Amino acid sequence: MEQTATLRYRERTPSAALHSVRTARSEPRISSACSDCPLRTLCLPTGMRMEEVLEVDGLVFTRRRVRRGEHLYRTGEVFKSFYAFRSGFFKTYVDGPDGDSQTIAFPMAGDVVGLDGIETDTHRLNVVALDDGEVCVIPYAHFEALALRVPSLQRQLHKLMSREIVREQELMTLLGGMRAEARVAAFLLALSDKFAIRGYSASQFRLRMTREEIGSYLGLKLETVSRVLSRFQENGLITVELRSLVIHDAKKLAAVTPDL
Amino acid sequence: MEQTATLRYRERTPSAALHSVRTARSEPRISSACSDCPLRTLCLPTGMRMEEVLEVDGLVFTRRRVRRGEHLYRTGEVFKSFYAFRSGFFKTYVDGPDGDSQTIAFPMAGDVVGLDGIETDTHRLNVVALDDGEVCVIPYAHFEALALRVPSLQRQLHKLMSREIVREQELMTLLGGMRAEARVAAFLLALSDKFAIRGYSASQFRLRMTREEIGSYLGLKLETVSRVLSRFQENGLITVELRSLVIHDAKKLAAVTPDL
DNA sequence: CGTTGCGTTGAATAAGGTCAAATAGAGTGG
DNA sequence: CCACTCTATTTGACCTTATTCAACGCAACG
Repeated sequence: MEQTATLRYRERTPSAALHSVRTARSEPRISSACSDCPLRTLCLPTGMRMEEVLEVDGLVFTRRRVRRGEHLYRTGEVFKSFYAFRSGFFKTYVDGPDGDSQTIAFPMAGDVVGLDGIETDTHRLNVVALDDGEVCVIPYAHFEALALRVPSLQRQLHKLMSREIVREQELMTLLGGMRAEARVAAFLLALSDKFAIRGYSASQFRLRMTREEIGSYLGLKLETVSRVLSRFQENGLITVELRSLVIHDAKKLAAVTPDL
Repeated sequence: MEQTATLRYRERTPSAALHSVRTARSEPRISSACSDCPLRTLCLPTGMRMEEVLEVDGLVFTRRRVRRGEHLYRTGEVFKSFYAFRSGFFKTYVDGPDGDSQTIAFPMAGDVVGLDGIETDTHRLNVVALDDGEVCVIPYAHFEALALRVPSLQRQLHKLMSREIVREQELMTLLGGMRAEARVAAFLLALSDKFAIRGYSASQFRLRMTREEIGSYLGLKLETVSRVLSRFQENGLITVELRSLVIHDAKKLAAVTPDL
């Protein structure tokens, strides 16, 4: 039944078929349209009017599954497409020289990655799945051409990149100005928000990443992250048990954060 | 004499005149074309073929002077235009809640700011001149419309935003993973590169910002910056005397930096 | 010629990092 | 299903680094 849908969409996007997706084994490749997507309001078409989305027949993309531990792409690979996540949980990172790596973001459903590759035609980051998921593969050349015909689509892409710039600016202020407790608190609250926006509980969720990955993201060592979490727990702000987290007092958590 | 040029360009850009620039007092407003600009290869039209640049009559913008200490725009102002610097030296920053402010970047000639305003139609940052300068005022709506007609221009804007995303990612890895000496070393080398690209000496230049601003940018306190600079000087890597800086051994400086 | 802002330097302190050990799960192969 | 291994996590003791507090010098400016 999924296949019938696939075929239907396929017919409408001959150009998408031109872009071969690099997959380990030949999986059944699926296509889907933004107008049908439950993430419509969150993802690429945010803020576009439904007519606009529908109007654009070209907004149909191939999908690709990414399993836990699998990479979507790696640093240095040629940039051909960017990606919108449909499901799953991911990590983007750069690897440092001494084998250490630095986490840049934890994207999830509705988020878009890869646009940093435009400048040099090369992917800057690595993207790995922390949890099985699926992405829409969006061929940049295709999208770019389409954007010339559909102003709202061009605008949309700009907003997307603008959003990414802002997001990184915010993270920079966090890394530059705040200290350990504030960083971790801000991190938990940001995660909580992301889940809430996607319809999940804001107060109770599973961390999909290790303490080390959190630390790498926040510019802290894993031990520090662990200690801060323990301290928050002692103070009744949260309950952590390995990966499962409950936020008891978001207000007090926010108070730990100077700004933001 | 500048005025004649102004008039000539004016004729070619009736649309530019529609965009009123918010200035304290009515200065003589000047216009100029990318095709004539010495920063052609560095700024917005990077990588565009000369024919493309010339072809686009619309690539003519009003200019605005910004004097030392004056703001180009402030957080919260409505986003109408973005800006390309022609000369001068600037600082972008956000102000924190307790009166403290965090530096985000030190843009100079050829750099572009303001694109982070697209997402929310509001400027996120403050931009202040550390040294007298001049900017091209680029009305976003105008540019966007033009980009629909000129594919290379659309591509150019994408590259610009992509570059900004990458720049911030790099700064994040610096803030997240490196320690004081490495941060300062990386900062000096990056500045050196920027000057070199613009045709100035890579080994000898004036810092236009205070120690505090450097610290704010690097996530350090001003005293730490001062100490690190002194230490570099003791070791013969540099000579600093207030704002004037000489790099004696860029290689050893680079060695202080783990990655990058 | 005092005032003000910037820069340097020192001493004390606090924050986070490093090293190390113990424990708990998750995954693997028998 | 169990034993074994590997990785993740927590916690403690100690150490390094950067911040804080404070004093002072210097230059620019009214």
